[in-house]
Amino acid sequence: MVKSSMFLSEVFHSLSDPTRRKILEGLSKRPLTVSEIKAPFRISLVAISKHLKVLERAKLIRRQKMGREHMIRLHPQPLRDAHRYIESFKKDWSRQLDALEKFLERNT
Amino acid sequence: MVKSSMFLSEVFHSLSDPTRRKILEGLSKRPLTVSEIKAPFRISLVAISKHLKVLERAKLIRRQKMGREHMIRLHPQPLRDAHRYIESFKKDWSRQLDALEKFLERNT
DNA sequence: ATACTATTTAACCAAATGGTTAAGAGTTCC
DNA sequence: GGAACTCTTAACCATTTGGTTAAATAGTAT
Repeated sequence: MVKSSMFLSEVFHSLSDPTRRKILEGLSKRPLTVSEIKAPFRISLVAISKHLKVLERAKLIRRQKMGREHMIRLHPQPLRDAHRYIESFKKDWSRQLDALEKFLERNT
Repeated sequence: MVKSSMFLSEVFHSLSDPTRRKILEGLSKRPLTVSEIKAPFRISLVAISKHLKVLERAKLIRRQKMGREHMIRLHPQPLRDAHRYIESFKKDWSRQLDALEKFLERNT
């Protein structure tokens, strides 16, 4: 597994959990402290802390310690990369969908 | 977890594995049989079969049994959905990157 | 110093993941 | 019918995951 490949794996793995997606959605509005991030969830703060570590490993967030609080902000670059990766399939979309339709027509 | 949310989870989970990504990349060129999909990999056919099941659950591929062979084809719709989901962060990209830059300027 | 607040680390647990080998289940060929 | 071929299912294994509670670390306030 090449390095860039591992990086994409971490980004997509981050996005594969609904809690982490909601965290990112919250952060897309504005930076938040860990406790603010936790607020809407019913899982423990420790669980949130672990999710943040996953997001941090994927470089989807940045952390800035402000006194005893950690300010967490979205770092959107990896999202762009994931977006571009999926986009690389785009040229196949219409073609493949057409082929699938024709195929289904023929075989039903 | 809402239904649509679970669906996105399955798509992103599918994409989080480099073997599965390579499988999809292969299928983006043309439909392939299971053995053709296996060819470039050194893992067992069983392992490939399991990956295909994951991709099928996420509706990223379609399977058509042709005699003893299974013809696998890319079904790009979920990729579009994932693409759109990530795109929903797009409006934040430039804004957030700017904010991050300014923030880093101020605090270094 | 003490107590309170914010967050992480440690230790644990059940379930899921990605792989293996061995054993089916259909399909084709002789 | 039986051998060969394509693919899946079953059973197993080590590691990772997403959660928990209890303890530790770090900063603030009194």
